[in-house]
Parts: sequence; C-alpha cells; structure tokens
Amino acid sequence: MIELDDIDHALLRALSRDATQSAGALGKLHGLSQPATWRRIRRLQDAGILKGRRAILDAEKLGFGVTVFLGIKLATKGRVSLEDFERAISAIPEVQTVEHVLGLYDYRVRVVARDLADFERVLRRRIMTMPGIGDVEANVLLSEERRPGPLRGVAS
Amino acid sequence: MIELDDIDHALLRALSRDATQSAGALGKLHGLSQPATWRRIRRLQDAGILKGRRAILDAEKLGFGVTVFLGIKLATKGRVSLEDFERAISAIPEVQTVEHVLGLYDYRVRVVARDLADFERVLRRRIMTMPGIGDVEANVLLSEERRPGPLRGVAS
DNA sequence: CTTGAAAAGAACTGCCT
DNA sequence: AGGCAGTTCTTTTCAAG
Repeated sequence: MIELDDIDHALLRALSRDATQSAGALGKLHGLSQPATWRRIRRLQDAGILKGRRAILDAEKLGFGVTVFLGIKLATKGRVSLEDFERAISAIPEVQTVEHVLGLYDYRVRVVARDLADFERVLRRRIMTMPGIGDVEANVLLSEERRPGPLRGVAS
Repeated sequence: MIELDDIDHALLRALSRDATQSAGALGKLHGLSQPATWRRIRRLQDAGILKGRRAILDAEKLGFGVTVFLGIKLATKGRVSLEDFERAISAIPEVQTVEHVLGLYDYRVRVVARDLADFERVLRRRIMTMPGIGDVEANVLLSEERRPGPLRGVAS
C-alpha cells in the first residue's frame, strides 16, 4: 500500500468528480507542473487506487424515469442457489447493480424502468418468478446525492 | 429527446464501461471513422445523455475495507426535517451516497469505514445521534456487480 | 456518411535539478 | 520527489467527396 499525501488526495477527489480534467489543469490548481501531476496520476493508476474512468449516463434522458431499490431475501441459500440467483438476476437487462450483502436481506438490487407500470412488469415477470426467491422489499428513488467519500485517515 | 440508433447505444455502453477509450478506437469497433464517432459522442454529451466522466476509486486500497448500506426511517418528517437530515448526513465524511426513497425507509445511505470497529464508531457517534432519526437497518456489503443497465426499448 | 488534413491540446518520455 | 523541453497521440475542427 503506497503512501499518499494531501495532493494525491486532492487529485483523487477532483478526478472522482470529473475525470475529464487534464493533468495540466489539475496541476495548476495545486501548484504542480503538468508532468509532475501526470506522474502522480499514473502512480495512482498503477497502484490500483484509480481503477478506471466511467461515463455517467442520465437514465431519465434515456427514457428510464423510475429507479427502484430491492431488498431481496432468499428462501433457500446454499452455495448453489446464491450463484444461481446471481446469474439469473444479472440476466435481467433492467438490473443495474447486484450487491450481495449481510444482514436483514441477502441481496440489494438496483433496477431501472420506464415508469411504474414498466417496473411492475419487471417485478412480476422477472423478479418474483426467480427460483428460491423469498421476501422482497422495494424503495422507489426520489433523489440522490453522491459524494467523493473519505480519503484521508478520518480522525479518531 | 433525440433519436438514438444501435451504434449510439453501443457507444454509451462502451463508454460507461471504460471512458478512456478514444473516439478513433471506439469507431473502429463499430465500423465508423474517428470524426463520425466523435460527432456522435459530442451529440450524446450535448443532449445531456452523457452527463460526465468520473474516476472510479478502490475504497479497499484506500484503507476502507467495509461498506455498509443503511436504511433509515425518520421519526419526524416535515419538509424542514428532511432538509436538516440531508444536510447533516451529507456532512459525515464516510457517507458516499444519500438516496431519498419512498417505501419502508425514508433514506438509503452508503457508508464506508476502515473496518467494522470504525463503522461502529460512525454509526454510534455520527448516525444515531442525528436529530429526528428513527429506525436504522444495516447491510454489510460482501460483493458487488455493476452492469451498464438497459439502453434500448426493452421488448414488452 | 466517408477520407484526409491541419491545428490545438493533452499525454508521455528523458534529462536535469 | 519536481521542472523543462520535446515527441507522440488524441481531440477538435475543417474541407471535399
């Protein structure tokens, strides 16, 4: 695990907000030259801390106005049924994320749909028909805010 | 809302997986020239479908080995308390996403911590002490899979 | 839509402090 | 480590078919 200073943290924070910024522009903000900034970014990539860059799509503009979070409890959980479930749920196109979790539920799933009627179709025809499915709880997304998350040591 | 063809969808899918690909390289994969591909990407950006590009960080490599999803039910929900809650929860550095939802819970929150002991500290000192907080449910992330999500019309 | 080309900028390299 | 200078690549824009 490599050592990161404040500038590294600032670069990570800036890039996690907007990855289109050039090394030169980022460097100017922190008093570094373009090559120095670029070498730091390269180092963060090589260390695996910067995993990649993804384009962020607007689901609403693509016609998917409804986002629903499902909490799913399996009726039967052997090792086989976990993998079966993951394979089956991942095959549903409307599913954006599948999170295997520990707690009240076994899986947390993010689903998008054109509207509530479309979501009901997905829920009834694709989700509820899955083998081994138990309790399902749903929450409809109203609004969402993302933050960079912590980077520094967070004082104890 | 602009019209998108299969190539547009393929470009969105490719960029949402890896936004570092050049227009030239992407075009080659889909039988388009570099300027044609670039114009399509530009069009998708101007339409707001491509909202931006974000760097993906590895929380574990940054020393945050624990991710927990909280389902939070407020005890008192007036318009004021919703905004108060959002302001307060957003001020916690360990909080990555705050989702206002409709259903069994009022908010869904993604929290990262160094380990479970660190998470307990955040939960007890930062979350449970928030004004107006009601029931809190927690799920610890074991593994996560992300998919591009649907783009096309999804046959009915 | 294509190809070709040109200008700007960003990414990358090697050398030096 | 960081800066400077130079090279290579991509981006961005153009003209012409």
